[in-house]
Amino acid sequence: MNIIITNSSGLPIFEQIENSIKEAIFSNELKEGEMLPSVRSLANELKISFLTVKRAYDELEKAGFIKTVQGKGSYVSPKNLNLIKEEKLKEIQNYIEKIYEVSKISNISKEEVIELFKMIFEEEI
Amino acid sequence: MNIIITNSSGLPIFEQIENSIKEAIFSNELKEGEMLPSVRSLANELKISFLTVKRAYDELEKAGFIKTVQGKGSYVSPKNLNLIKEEKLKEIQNYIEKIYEVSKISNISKEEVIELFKMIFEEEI
DNA sequence: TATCTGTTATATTCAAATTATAACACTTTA
DNA sequence: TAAAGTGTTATAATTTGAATATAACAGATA
Repeated sequence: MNIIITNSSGLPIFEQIENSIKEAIFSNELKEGEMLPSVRSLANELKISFLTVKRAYDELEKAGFIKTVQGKGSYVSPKNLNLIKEEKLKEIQNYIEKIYEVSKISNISKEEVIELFKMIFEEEI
Repeated sequence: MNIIITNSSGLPIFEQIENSIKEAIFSNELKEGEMLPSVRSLANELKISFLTVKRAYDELEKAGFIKTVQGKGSYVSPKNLNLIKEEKLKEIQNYIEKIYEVSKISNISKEEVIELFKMIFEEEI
């Protein structure tokens, strides 16, 4: 799995780990039932404290993405990814609606918004 | 003026004040040349330190929204439409960045986001 | 039993935000 | 001109969240 943590991201480390693992689950790089790296091994790999990894795992469990069993490890939960994706699409739709409102009120053209959109989405390389 | 500060917002107090005042300026509730509450009076009203209010005012001045004169007070600067537009563009940019994060994590393609974007923006044009 | 797993408790470090306090400087006005 | 408003500055302390270090504990499994 490809977990990269940066200090320049603005996000705390435990959230970066959370996001990386969510991505891996959505992309099916981590499959249902698959075991995640142990808190200690991932902590060693990333050269951080295992408590930070544990915190990320705890949040992921609370959100229903993984299930942790003492003595065994953490496993990807069976999940209806389509359902989650629908939720995320709605979330995105809400953001776009807000953008629409702001742009309308401030006399910002659709083209200008598209320009920003391209800038941010094509940073990806 | 209606300044509400919450601890649940995640934003530091000085930023919440900044945002409230920007809103008031955008909505013309605070008009050009109008005097803002003094740092001490607003601090008393919100039951916070005047230094926190000062920090908010300092940032607003740095951004060009108000002008502070020692011994007199802080005043709303003459409206600069470009400044306001820049501010709104920043707001939109923040939304797009959030969309980018959500879509990346949830494996939602750029095309799907564009689709939503078109739907919402072409509804009323 | 050894060695993996996760869990818990305690204390510490660190940075950013916020506060408390006191003194100082400028403006207005009674 | 003195008083009472403004803002300014400096210093130290506190608070909070994130992250760490360490040690001890508990369950799973070969």
